[in-house]
Amino acid sequence: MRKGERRKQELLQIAYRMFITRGYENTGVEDIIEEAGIAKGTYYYYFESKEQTLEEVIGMMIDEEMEAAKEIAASDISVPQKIVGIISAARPTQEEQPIEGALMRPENVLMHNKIRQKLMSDMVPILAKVVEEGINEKIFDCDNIPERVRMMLVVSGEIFDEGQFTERDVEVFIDMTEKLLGAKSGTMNFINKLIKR
Amino acid sequence: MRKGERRKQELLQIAYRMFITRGYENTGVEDIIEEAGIAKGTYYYYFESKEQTLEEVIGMMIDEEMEAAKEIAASDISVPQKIVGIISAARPTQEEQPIEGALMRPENVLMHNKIRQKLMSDMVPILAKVVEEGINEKIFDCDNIPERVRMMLVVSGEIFDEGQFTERDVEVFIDMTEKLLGAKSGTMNFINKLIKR
Amino acid sequence: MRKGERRKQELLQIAYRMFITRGYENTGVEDIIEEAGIAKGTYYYYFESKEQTLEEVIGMMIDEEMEAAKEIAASDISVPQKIVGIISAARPTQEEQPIEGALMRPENVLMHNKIRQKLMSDMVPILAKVVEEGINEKIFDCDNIPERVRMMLVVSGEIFDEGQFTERDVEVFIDMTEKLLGAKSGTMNFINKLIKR
Amino acid sequence: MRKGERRKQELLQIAYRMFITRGYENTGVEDIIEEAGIAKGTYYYYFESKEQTLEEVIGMMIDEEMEAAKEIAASDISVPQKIVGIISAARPTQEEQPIEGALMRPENVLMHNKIRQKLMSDMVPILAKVVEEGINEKIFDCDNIPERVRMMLVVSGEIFDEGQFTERDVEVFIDMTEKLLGAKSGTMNFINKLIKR
DNA sequence: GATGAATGAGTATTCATTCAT
DNA sequence: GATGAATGAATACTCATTCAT
Repeated sequence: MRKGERRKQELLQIAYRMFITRGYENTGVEDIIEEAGIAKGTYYYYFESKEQTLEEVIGMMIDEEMEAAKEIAASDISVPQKIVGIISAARPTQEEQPIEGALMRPENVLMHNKIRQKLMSDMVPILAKVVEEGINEKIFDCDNIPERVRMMLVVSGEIFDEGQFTERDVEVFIDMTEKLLGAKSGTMNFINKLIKR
Repeated sequence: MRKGERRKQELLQIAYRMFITRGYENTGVEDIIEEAGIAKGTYYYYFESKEQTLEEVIGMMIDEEMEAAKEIAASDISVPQKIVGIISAARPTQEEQPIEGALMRPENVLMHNKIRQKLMSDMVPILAKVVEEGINEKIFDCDNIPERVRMMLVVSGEIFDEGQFTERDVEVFIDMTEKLLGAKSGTMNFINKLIKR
Repeated sequence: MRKGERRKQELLQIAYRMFITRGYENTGVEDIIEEAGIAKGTYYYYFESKEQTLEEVIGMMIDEEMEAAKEIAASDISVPQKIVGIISAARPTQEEQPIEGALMRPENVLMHNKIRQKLMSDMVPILAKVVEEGINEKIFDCDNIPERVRMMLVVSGEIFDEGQFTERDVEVFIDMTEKLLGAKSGTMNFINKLIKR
Repeated sequence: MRKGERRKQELLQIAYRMFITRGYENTGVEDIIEEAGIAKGTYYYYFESKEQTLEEVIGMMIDEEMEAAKEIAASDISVPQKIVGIISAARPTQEEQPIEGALMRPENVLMHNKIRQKLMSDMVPILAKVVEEGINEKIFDCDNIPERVRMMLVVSGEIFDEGQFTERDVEVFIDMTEKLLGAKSGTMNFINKLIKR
């Protein structure tokens, strides 16, 4: 059982890497088992189906990001810094995105979408809480918090995932975020230093 | 010549409808020709490939929406009204979206993406011009216009395409739009009456 | 493993027979699997492609003929008899050529060519050795052995494969062979009795 | 009619060039009409079928070579020179073989075969006559002339068409030819100077 | 836990040929 | 003489999944 679990984790890692590198649709079960050095039957011993594998891969991915997000939310850095940190955590890290813009490639559109949807719904409550914290601290001033948070995430995903954004994009994003949350101008300005590529 | 052109339009319409209804990937060339009552050879007489067909279908779709957008931009309604009108034009109309949320279904994710990308790049310049008009009229006040416009489109696409949005979403969207463009609060308030479902 | 190997041999035999009987181009994968009573997937489990199958079929065929040729070369019959025997071995046997002149039919031209080329290059060295043996025994007297051997094979292939040759053809072939190798007239005369149809 | 004839010749030339350059099987009717700038219907107005076109193309080709062969046979150079000249005429000239070894490529195997067969049967009688002339002049001494001539042609075709032959091949070919025809050693030696590449 | 032989539904594309105008 | 829209038979290959051992 222990052993089996470890094996499964291994397979998940491999599938994960391959899905991101070559795209879900372009990765055959054959490819995965070859890379893993196991037989076909073994693969189906661990996974119900290829789609199920994708689901688990995404779950694994998001879990990690959620973990990070929660840690940030619980830490004692300033509220604006928490927000930026969490949003950054929601972006596929370099390790996860071995090829620049991989998630944007048409063959990855399906996976990207699933990730986005799950990320979106999981992230909103955490961020909302932080925003509320900010309101209590009089740093922010707004209503309809979950809706506002969602929009922030939508924009950040669309703009930053692509990997093709300019300094102006960041500038506008900062401005938008501040206004969306009812913060004083300049509150989030430090993002500039973080997100810059 | 005439005849051929008309035939092609017909086929395009059929393909269009089927792609949206059942999804691009789920629609076989077989299905299309059966619906159209033509032979396989005829299909390939008009289209290079299935993918090429998709490209043309999307082109057709966007062209219509661009047409509408340009008309609105040129009309003499108020600037805020133009903006709302154009953004609305960019959303698939009911006729185009026979099944609620069709574009959101996983099998349509590819098509949806292509549409979005093309729409995004085509729409930004038109909207940007209208915003400039608004700035000249002192209704708006902002810089980095294309970036701002793009963010508006991103949000509107993500929120409204889904078909699953609340009154609060609209409210926040209005607020965001006004602030993004540097308009006085209430300027865009009339959206409420338009977009409501 | 055993099982798989045997199955593959079986399939190879079937493909072989069909390619020769109906021609490579006229034999569909469909035909083969129907005859073999297997599913399409099974076919592609064993073979990379139809072309690859042809390659293996030819390999198999040649291997058998090479085997025979080597045995003949190693036996202790006279050198001229060895030469005739090897050349005969290089001709598709009756079992291999179920329909008279099948290899000559236009639909078989591709296969025939591949066979010829491989046969040619594999056979030359063996025959050359035998000729050298003959030279040592003072039965033959010539230089440029590989070139001479090749010409013999070319002629024998072209003339005899067709299945349409006369006694005169054989006569001239004998004469040519003797002179090509620098043998005394009459040395190879016994061919007459062997090759006659 | 005149005009039609000329048009057909034009088409034949084009088809000819394309068949040789790209292979018969790789040349679509589409390709031919595009190159010729005519409509599909027009093509089928002039040719019964694609295969018929090939037949005519080959006929045209051979006719030219036969013409040359006959001229050589009727000229008053020496008999050995006639033989060499005719054999050379039977080889596709440079103009006809724009790409080295084109006829040897697998996609040309069909055409190559048809050419060979027709050439073979048409060439034998002419060459046979010249050999008889040589016998009368006591230069040659042999029987079974057509069979011997055929073998010469077979070898020359196989060896020289390929374009990959060595000096030794030529040497052996000369030797073989002389012996096959019962000529004195050295009679055909001048070939060396002609065929050399 | 692990294997690997066997499956079979699913699919886009090619191309020579015809015929009404 | 010439057109070009329409045909439709023909075909190789993929790949996730199963199951007896």
